[in-house]
Amino acid sequence: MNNLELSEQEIIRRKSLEELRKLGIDPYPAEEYKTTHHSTDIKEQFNEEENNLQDVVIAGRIMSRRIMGKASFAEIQDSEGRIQIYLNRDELCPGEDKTLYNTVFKKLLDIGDFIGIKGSVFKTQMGEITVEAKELTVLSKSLRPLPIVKEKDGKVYDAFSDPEMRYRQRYVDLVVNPEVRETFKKRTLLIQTIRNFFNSFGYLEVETPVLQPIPGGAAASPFVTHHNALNIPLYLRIANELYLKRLIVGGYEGVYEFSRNFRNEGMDRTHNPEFTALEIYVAYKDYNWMMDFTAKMVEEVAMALHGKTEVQVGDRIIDFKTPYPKVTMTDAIKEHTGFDISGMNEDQLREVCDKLDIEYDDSMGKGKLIDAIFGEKCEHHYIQPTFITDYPVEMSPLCKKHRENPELTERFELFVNGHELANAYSELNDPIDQRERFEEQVKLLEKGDDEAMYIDYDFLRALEYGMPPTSGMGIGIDRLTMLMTNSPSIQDVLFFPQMKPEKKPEKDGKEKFIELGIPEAWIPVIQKAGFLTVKALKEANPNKLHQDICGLNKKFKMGLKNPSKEDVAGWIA
RNA sequence: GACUCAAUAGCUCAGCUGGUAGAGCACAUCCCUUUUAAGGAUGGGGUCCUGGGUUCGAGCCCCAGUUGAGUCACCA
Repeated sequence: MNNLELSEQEIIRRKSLEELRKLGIDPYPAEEYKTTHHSTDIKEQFNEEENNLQDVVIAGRIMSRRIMGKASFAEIQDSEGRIQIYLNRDELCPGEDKTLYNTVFKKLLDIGDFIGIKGSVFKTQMGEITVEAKELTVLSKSLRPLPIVKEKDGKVYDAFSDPEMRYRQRYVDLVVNPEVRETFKKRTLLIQTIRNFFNSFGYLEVETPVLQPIPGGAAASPFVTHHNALNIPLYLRIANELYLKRLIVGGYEGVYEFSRNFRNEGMDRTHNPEFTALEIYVAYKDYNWMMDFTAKMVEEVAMALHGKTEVQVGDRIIDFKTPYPKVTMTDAIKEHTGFDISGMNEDQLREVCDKLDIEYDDSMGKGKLIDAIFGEKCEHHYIQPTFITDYPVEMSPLCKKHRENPELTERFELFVNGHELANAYSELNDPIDQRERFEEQVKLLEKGDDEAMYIDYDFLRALEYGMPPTSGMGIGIDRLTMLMTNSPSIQDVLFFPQMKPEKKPEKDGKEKFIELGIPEAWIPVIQKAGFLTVKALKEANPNKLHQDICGLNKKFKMGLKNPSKEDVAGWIA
């Protein structure tokens, strides 16, 4: 057995595994293990006077052990939480044979192993509700030691906190950090709340293509792939907007989708290459209706997760109680910069940018310039939920023109904590206007704006058949979850955030070493000494190599016959 | 992409001007009675991220790289 790559603790656990098998105990049994209670049920239901719960079965992972001669305490963690168990040698092993306690529990089980306990509930002198074990079943042996996190009066000791390890080995993070499990439960509850809210209106949850021939509906850089049978490029969707609108054309009154979108752009605390957006489209509505609907939805989510509308986010309290104030983009800019941009042309806007010390470049049209002013000077002021409305037409190629001012669109964004959270329109359903707007986008493309949209002719064809007046809204589920769970980073609300691949050191197979005349038994020793490839080995100092591997042989009690210096020199000559 | 910071035992972290690598938890052996971030005794465990350089001597200083975190830029 090659144990050189394992830590001491891993070797000990593998030995324990073998010992269990020798005792006739299967460390990975196949049978169903029927439990009667979760840890939390027992803690809630046990009543000392009634002396109830005298026959319970629980299962979970051993998270701590305190062994004192013929009595021990341990904590078992199941999906709901932890509960203490008490093991008394003579209760667990009433007969002559004390192996189950003395050997199996005390020596062969470890923190991290899954066990099942059948027993009765009581309260210790310390007042802790505890299950006294009458039977113990090994359910699964753990071969790697878990990080040990201890907690006393809410204070956490030796937290498992390294972000890289937490994200790469999320399973470990989930085992030892209960608040992480809680965050993801909240994420699911959030999605369920929104789904129930929409369903209560009779809107239909749908699925639309992830692989799209034209990546439309947003301004972003897509991932490209290739379909072999069709021999065409396909794009992973950056949005699902244009497909959902086709469904409104088809006659549904309301459709929504939780859409996993993919954008081939930078990654940081608020951006992951794949993320979840929610989009909903409702016929015969406008953006005023959608504002109230959105606010109601967000309020409902806050209530479902927290039981109240106030939510702690960082060092602020954000109150999601409706209604939310509505501010037009022009008024917002006027308020925070003193400039009234209404009716300004591109040159005048550039002047404003100069005066406000905002950078811009020549590819930026009116829309982007206004966006830059807003982003720089206004956005961060909107901490409490606020709707910003009536965006310039250049910024919103899929949005209906404002009913009172053709320079503007009927669009709003919901800002919370200084960031955009949701985006919504009275959807553009005039096919001729839509065609012109797409053509404007193409001009922007030619001007060098690499985010401008491509023309989706099938979508235009759909609009030409007629789409009822419709309002649509999109919201970032990850970012909403970040707000609602007070998580500062998107990685904290994604189970498996995208990471750079772990790189493994290059390592030659054993054939290559055998070719040099090295006995097979010595190969792991050589690799343990740091020579993973034949190439590296060839550059080694033969004297040092000889000393190193003989030393390892002794240290790990390998019992191999040491080669001579000449042998070693011969291998690498 | 730029800058700043970090990487030491399974985990959390110390480590003095540059002089033989440390603690707590975990692990092993032993003692022990309903204990609680259990206690006591003893012990094992390290490629100090990698590669160069300076030096009699590098965990520490210098250079380059890897990975991560943060700030900014870009991006919703």
